[in-house]
Amino acid sequence: MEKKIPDKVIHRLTLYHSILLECIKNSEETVTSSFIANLLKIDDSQVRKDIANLYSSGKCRVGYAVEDLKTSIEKTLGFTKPKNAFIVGAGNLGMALAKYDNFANYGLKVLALFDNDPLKIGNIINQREVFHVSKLPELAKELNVEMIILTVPGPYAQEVVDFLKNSQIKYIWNFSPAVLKVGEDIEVWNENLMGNFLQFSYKFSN
Amino acid sequence: MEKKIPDKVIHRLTLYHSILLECIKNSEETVTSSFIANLLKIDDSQVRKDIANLYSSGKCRVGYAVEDLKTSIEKTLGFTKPKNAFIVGAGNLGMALAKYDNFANYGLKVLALFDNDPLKIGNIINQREVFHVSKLPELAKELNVEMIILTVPGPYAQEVVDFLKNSQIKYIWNFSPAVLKVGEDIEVWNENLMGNFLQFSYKFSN
DNA sequence: TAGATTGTTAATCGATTAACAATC
DNA sequence: TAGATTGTTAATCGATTAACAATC
Repeated sequence: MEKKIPDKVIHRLTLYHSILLECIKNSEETVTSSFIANLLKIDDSQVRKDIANLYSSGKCRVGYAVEDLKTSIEKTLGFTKPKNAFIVGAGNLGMALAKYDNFANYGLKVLALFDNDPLKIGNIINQREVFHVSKLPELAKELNVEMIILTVPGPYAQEVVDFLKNSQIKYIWNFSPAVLKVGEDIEVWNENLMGNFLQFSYKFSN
Repeated sequence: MEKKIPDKVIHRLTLYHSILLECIKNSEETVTSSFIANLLKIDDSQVRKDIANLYSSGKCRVGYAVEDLKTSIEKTLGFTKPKNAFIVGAGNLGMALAKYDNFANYGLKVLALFDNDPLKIGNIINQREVFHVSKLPELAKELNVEMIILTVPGPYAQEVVDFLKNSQIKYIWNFSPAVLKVGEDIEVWNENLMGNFLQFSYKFSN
């Protein structure tokens, strides 16, 4: 990847991607910047500018070729490089995510789950085994895993992170509500469902 | 609510709130802007500016009173006005969310689930019954519900939205990957898990 | 007092929107 | 050709950061 594209642009590219999938379902071959802009309630020149970051280009009077644009976004977003991950926390959310087969379509492979509840160890969820957390560092090495999807309850999240400090885990997709303290070598992406709900409900209150 | 606080500020306020919960757990009575800023890797003057939107104020040399600040954020974010919601889609994710009791702490009450699978109708999940989707408009009226949490698979999402067009549902918290087409009278908040994953994995790729 | 921290203004930076020539 | 759409530059807008006086 040559130049870093800003966060916000990447976010919009993921939305354009969803729209393109829809276009393909409807057998549309081309799409215009203003079509996309209208759906997302943004400016059409922004759509064109975002697309200028890719290696695709449009045609005057017809717009962009749907398939081309989709492929181009996928290349930029990294669909092409599959990533392995573990789910830590085999509770409701962890199990739901383990059953979410759609991950694979986006290059994310969940290889196993981890928990500290003896009753859950050994269970198989959607063909993935649940191991005790203590085994994680070892298995991460063996299976070449650098990312965990963290779905333990808030109060345990930091504990897990501390335990993994010297493992080879580098990326944490954090579904717990906790703000994690991590060292320089670990990157966190916060999903923060409750926070998002509050933002949503504030936005549309009076 | 007098003045609208920008989206981004609200987002950060939700993060400050999580941090304050942590402070309370550790029996800390005050917190400084730079403490919060360091945790979130942002500028300390931004923290102070965000807080200036609230009715709280800090003390020179000591910082902010944790309890006060927490209450003030909660007032602004609307914890105080509970909201009713239905979950539409009693699949893995829908059931996981139905079991997530933490919602209640943030003013969100899930009253029931809906699905179109006859095998699921009548099931009880964490004390909430699963009804057939066709009953939704009627029950929404009866129970005074204006929000749905949409957890059906992508291809069905638009269908559900179209069906609810003339119901009293006004807010959709969309967990499906679909970009929804809605009228002026319905507000959508997209959770878009796969999109977020892609953004995350782009951000930290080389 | 000296030092630490807030609250706020001004400066900088980046993102969005508007405008329009080029093109098919 | 006339009309529609892209690609791109310039103008606007908003958000972040820096700086610092006021305060305890």
